[in-house]
Amino acid sequence: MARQITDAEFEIMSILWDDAPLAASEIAERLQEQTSWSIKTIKTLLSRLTEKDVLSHEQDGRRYLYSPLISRTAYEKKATRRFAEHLFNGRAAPLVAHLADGDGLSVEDIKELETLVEELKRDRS
Amino acid sequence: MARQITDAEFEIMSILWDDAPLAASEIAERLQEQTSWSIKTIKTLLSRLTEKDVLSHEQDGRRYLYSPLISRTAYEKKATRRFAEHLFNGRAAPLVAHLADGDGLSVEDIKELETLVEELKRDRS
DNA sequence: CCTCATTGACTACAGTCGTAATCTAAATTA
DNA sequence: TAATTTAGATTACGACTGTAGTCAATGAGG
Repeated sequence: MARQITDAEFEIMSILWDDAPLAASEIAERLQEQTSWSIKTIKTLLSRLTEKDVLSHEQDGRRYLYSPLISRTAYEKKATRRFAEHLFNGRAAPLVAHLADGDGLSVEDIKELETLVEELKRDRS
Repeated sequence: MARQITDAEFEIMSILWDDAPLAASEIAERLQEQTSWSIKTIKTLLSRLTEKDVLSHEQDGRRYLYSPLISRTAYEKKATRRFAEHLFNGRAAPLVAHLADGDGLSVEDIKELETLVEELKRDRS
């Protein structure tokens, strides 16, 4: 039933979405700036992600090179829909309202939204 | 650090957001339609929610009546912002785009969004 | 008054998650 | 070639979750 990607695992996916395939040690290098995880931890997370069928690996000498099996966009879409379904029955407006409430959105954000809504109207009705 | 409300715990909160204060047995009745949890399970969840400081209880005879310490709206807002921050740096448009992609939103949803965006424009700039 | 049902408190237990440590084989280095 | 480093595989372990079970006290019913 496609288990969830957890917060720690998501950090790994983020790296690989930016650049893949990568070996564990390369991922560790790139994570050095954000976290202080041991290479062991990273390898555990890579194993778990592989078990969850969201990463594949190919042999490269005596190490593995990992690649995402799901795109960042596809993941975002799934996570977003699940979230909206859970809290708001899938509707977008209340979600946006919460983000907007009290300075949550910049003028640019709002402009961007406006453009998007225009497009949606044109495409749909 | 305000730990998270889990999925199971959220079901309990939903009941109490609709009607509070309620005793464990009353919550159990209302959950009967959605879940098949034992009353024991519900009591465990109530204890955990109390520990997490999102529920309070008052004595009523030899039982407790539980009430939310956080409103549904406040919770939604917090959860939504956390989610948007995590995936989209807090921006709303990509989130809406994912919801809209491929028939995700009805014509009414889009209309509702349009109205909201109008309001945001008026209020802000 | 005695029994039974119900309450909250406490305990349980397997699965997941964050965060590694250990083990073993292979490659690199001195 | 012997010692050391490094890779993946396996194991660890406490906290959190889902889902209860047990226990002791108390109130309700006969």
